[in-house]
Amino acid sequence: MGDLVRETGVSRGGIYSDFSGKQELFHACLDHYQEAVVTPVFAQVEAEDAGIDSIRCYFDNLLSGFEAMEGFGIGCLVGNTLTQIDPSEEVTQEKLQAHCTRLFNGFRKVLARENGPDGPLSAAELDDLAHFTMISAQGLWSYSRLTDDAAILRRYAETLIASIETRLRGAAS
Amino acid sequence: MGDLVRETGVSRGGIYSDFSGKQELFHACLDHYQEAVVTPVFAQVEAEDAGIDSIRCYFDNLLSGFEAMEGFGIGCLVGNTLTQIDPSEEVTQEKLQAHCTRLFNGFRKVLARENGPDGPLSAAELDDLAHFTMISAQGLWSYSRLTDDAAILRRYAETLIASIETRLRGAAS
DNA sequence: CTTGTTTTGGAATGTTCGTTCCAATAAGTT
DNA sequence: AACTTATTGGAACGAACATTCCAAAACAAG
Repeated sequence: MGDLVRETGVSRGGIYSDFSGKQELFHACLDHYQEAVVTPVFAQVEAEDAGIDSIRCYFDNLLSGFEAMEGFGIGCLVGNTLTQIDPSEEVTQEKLQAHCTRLFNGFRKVLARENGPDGPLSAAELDDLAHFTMISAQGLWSYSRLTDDAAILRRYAETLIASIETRLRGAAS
Repeated sequence: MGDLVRETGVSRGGIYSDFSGKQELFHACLDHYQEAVVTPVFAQVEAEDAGIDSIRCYFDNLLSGFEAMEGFGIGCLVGNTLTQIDPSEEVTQEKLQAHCTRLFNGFRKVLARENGPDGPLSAAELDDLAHFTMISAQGLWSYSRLTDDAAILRRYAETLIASIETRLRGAAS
């Protein structure tokens, strides 16, 4: 709380008059992160006419972020919270789930569009592939905290996208 | 610390006579986790003659664990630590890196063996694929904390292994 | 049994930190 | 200016908790 007062310039009383306590404040942070950070970077994937390039572009943006920083990263607020929160803290848990569902839906729509009406992938396979993309992004964020070699992360993303494209082209499931 | 005393039955003084403090104790926990948890479950992948089935089997064991528990999981000590530790805590950071390197090497050897001397994949591609497997496992652990639907996790692992096999069979990179 | 050595249970200490409180100050209103 | 209403800076309080300490109990050796 002292850090917050110092960094934001808002007084302790000010914070406590707007939020009932740290917990509520944190929930508000997650909401704010969603619109201030996730929405801009994910908007292209969520665009009505987005194709597979929007996914490539999404990962490319993440990677530019990794490459821009020196040393180790601090990860993503959602991803970090995911492995820090007590699973019984339901409000937070639901916000994290909403985030993951949002990513899933975004990827899912793009993949379905790219697959087309008579593509090689069934609805269930599209679900799997969208989950695969979403969960892989989570792995990427985690590992970005441990390596300062952004090239590894970039190749990870390339491998991921290549395997998505292979599936869309109709390789064996 | 109170929890430790209660759960282990060791007295406070006992703990502090064996370890200088919480930090050293935690480092010892990571080491212990490595040999008590990671080694048994990863041994098959590290076996001299392990093939791709050992990787399948490795993920299958993880998934059996996910399926066996009800509700949300608590994740993996290494994976959780990865997103909880201050990156400037070097001792821990090095232990986490050693863990990831271990997984990478294990997967890498299996993939190289499976690829054979004249397989479709270059050394660099084998590196990529081993990193891909290792980082994907991390994503799996993370997401296992958020869903109680183990089927999603299982399909994730199946998708991962399918894409590894596709690559080994020589699909486009 | 006696003496010396470990180990224990838990009180005591010191620190960190979330939260509350309030006098002082600033801002707004008539 | 006079008065009311926020806002601030920071002291104060209380809870949580890591660490230390120690008298009592358990144990070991002779």
